[in-house]
Amino acid sequence: MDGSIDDKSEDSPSSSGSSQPQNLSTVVHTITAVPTAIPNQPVEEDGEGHLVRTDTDIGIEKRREILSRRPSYRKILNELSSAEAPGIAKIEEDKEEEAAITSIQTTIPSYVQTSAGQTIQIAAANQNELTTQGLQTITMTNAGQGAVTAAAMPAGTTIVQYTQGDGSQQFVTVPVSISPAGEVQAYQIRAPSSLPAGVVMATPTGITSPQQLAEESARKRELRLMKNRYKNREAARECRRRKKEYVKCLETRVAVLEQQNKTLIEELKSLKELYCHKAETE
DNA sequence: GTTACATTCCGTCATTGGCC
DNA sequence: GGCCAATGACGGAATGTAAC
Repeated sequence: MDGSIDDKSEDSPSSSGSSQPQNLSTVVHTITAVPTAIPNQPVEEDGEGHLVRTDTDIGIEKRREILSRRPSYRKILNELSSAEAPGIAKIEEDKEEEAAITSIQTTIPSYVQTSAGQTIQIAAANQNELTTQGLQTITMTNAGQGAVTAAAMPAGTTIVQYTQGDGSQQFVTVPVSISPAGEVQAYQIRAPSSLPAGVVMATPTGITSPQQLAEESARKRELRLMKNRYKNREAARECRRRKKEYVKCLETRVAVLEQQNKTLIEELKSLKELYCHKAETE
């Protein structure tokens, strides 16, 4: 433990609220702090016979500390739960979150309407792809719902309106080029993390030049990072929740052990008195 | 009211270990 | 070896609190 626990909030998670402290006294676990001992670690004496580490060694220890991690909160708490049975609620796997993500995936709109009133089909680039914060990568193609004329898209752009899964309207500025046949070229609409929510960018597909390839790979990388960020955000939330639960559990154990200690001290005291009294009478 | 400081919460990145 | 979940570390935003 590094002692840097910053989650001191009192808003207890619902699952931990059901913890039963009375069962905690049955088993005493040893939570191993790492590292407990570092082999071959040079030390100095402080003049009083105590061994003191030098400053340079602290860096090494820190590194070792980083390298040798303690088991996860989930493992520790689940271990506590299994040993102490009904005392502590197990940290559950999060099935609901997966379901939530799935529901986001299905909110990709099918059609958009240009500022001139044409309807354009929006097909998800990959329906199975994880979408983040309501942002999605979608490919816009002409659905053949009437010819889109150049007049409808002055200066090579158009405002695209689409309806999200929740019914809210979104407007997107999209650069559009028209083929000689009057068809709209395929574009991808995306939302990089640098843009505020609700604002998306559009980039063309059918890339040929090396620069475009580089841009495309950068875009893919950005999308991948976005997905990772989303997942990690969720993971961090869960991790903090578990950490809170774990700390709460430890605090409860401390309280129980303190009480136990008090009781034992009292017991020892009374036994001593009894012994002394008996010795006097003899 | 406002300022300064502390605390809490949250998102992000880096890193690790386990699994395939 | 790559992928992924878990977690530590860090920084910024939001909120609380005490002193003025």
